[in-house]
Amino acid sequence: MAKRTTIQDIANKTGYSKTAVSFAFNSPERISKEAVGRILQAAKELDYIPDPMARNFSLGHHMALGFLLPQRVETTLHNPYMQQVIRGVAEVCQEHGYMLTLIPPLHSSVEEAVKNATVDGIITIGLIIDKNIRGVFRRRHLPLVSIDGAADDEIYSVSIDDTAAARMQLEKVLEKGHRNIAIISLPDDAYADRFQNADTIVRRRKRGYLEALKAYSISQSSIILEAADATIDGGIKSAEKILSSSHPTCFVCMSDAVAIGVINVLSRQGLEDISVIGFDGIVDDMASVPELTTIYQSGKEKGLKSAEILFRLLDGEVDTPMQTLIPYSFHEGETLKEVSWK
Amino acid sequence: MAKRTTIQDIANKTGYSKTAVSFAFNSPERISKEAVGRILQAAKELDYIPDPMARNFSLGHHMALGFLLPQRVETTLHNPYMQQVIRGVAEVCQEHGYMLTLIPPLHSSVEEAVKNATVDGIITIGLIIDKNIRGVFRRRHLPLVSIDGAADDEIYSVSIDDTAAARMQLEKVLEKGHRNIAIISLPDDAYADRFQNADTIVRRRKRGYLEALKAYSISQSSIILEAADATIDGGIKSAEKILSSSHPTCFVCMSDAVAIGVINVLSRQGLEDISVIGFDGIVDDMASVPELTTIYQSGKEKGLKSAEILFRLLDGEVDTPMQTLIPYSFHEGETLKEVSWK
DNA sequence: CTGTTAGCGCGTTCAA
DNA sequence: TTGAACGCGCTAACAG
Repeated sequence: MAKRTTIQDIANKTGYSKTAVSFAFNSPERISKEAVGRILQAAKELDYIPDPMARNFSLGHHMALGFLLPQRVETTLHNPYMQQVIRGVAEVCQEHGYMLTLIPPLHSSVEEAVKNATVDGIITIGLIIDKNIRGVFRRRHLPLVSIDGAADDEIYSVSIDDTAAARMQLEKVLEKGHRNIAIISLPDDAYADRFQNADTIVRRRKRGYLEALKAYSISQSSIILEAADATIDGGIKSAEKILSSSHPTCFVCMSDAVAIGVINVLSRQGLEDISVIGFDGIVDDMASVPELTTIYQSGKEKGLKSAEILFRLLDGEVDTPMQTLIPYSFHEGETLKEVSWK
Repeated sequence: MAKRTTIQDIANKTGYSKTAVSFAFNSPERISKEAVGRILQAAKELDYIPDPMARNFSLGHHMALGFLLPQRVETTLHNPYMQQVIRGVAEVCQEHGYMLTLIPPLHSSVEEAVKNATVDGIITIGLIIDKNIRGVFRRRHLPLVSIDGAADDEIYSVSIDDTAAARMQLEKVLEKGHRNIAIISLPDDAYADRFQNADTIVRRRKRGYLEALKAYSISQSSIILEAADATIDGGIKSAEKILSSSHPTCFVCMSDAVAIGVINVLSRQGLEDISVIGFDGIVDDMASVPELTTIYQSGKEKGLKSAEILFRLLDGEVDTPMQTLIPYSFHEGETLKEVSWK
């Protein structure tokens, strides 16, 4: 493995200085046409390409945004909704000539991952940002935008009004007459119990559910509550567990991936008359699942907005609002039916 | 924006040398417990975290693999099959404590993107690697693994036997009696015509189709041939175009994303009796589309294998075979029917 | 065993 | 057009 050619080699070969070589590549107008020609020629002959890491190091930037995965790859990247978000972020990066670096937990630690991430700023999703992690961002002067995170005045966030959206979701179900309901929630962050006061997305949505129940004067105790990873598999396991001990007329899911898993189980068990409503609206990806009734929110939009905010922060713009709300809507499909009184 | 705390600040504050500070973080056993304690304490007080870029620069690595997008984000990341591949790569990166950097074309140039990518190695997919790009990889000493690329003795590649798989695909169709067939191919790389001799995936598959036709003594001229981006939208547009001027009994698609688009159009136009067969097997993601008949290949497996090869190359292992073949199989669904003679 | 000095990696840029 | 300093952390070589 021969040593890489460096700027010094080109300087030596041409007789010009390192500075001149640097100019030839970055500001050709600063030196004579002849010098530029000679230098570029020598660079070609010696197979020289300025090393991007040395360059970035010198310039003090990375030309990359980071997308911090709150959980392991197997879990996080298995959610089609997440993929929409990533697409949105990636498009904005592309526009800015940036790369997008996916950052998995390092040695199972999100905090370690942030410490070592070679990026100019980070976007994360559904992560509870505790004191420790927050400290790392501060110490590294690393700007952060949090999607679907816990409400927090000190962190830039992008989300929908989850409480209102969840209330709408459950009310649509109640309107159809369902009273025997199973709710499949998202897994509260592993550390959530250490942060009783963190206003997570799960808690916000649960508040919405409670509001809906209250509006219909229904007791909370009549609801079955489970949690599952936001994957098809998570939905399958959860549905099987619930069905083994009870018989709801409707499954209310906090993610479409879970809803699809539930539908699979219902279809296998011949229980197609049971209703299902999802959350996310991954119809964009799965044009063949138009029939899933769900609460739609645009993952891509969240990604776009987050990346735009991050680039604004990197540009030093300070007049950026801390909270950004995205619209959501009810998407009528075929999986939420009038309750059937047998 | 206050200046970042550096290793020198900690050295000054504690009275130890920079070396000692470095040791405290990287080889605590190298110095006394007391020194480590003092230094780490001072680091905490001064909010010091070693800068990862400076560290990587010094160590000569990036701790990141690159995934080079052959086209714009909007196109590439819209393909669920691509997402499977990325998941596979990401999992291996995670195992190695690496990040995964998505690299979009820079100023519309894939070559520019490679020049500036701050990664230790690159995986790409479906890219024709011309002389210029190849030169950049060589000059940068950047290892490369190509998925679904043009066959090439000098490049590490991972793929299936596309010719045989395509032949199988079309033969399944012919077996069912179809003779009026529309094939929707992938877009040959924009530069493909400049590389008449490049053995691209499209060309390999077309050879397979020809073999199938020959085996059934069918004239090539009776086939309708279109090309479309590997997205749902690409399938929709292509199907609409084809149906406006002809009436095939079966659509043979080179990607499931396209097949789903076709199915959408057929369903909208009340033409559900027309058959469709896809390619890829994105069933993993779309558990609700089990009915699509397709040629299955594991995108995730390609991602895993590619990343493993890349890490092996980074470890300096030279006994790695240039070509890696992955299995494929026929997946029977419900969208390929016996031809109906009205 | 503990700790330090000095120089490296590679491009960028200020002051001349 | 250039010499020299700089960014920041790592580490070979060396001294006590």
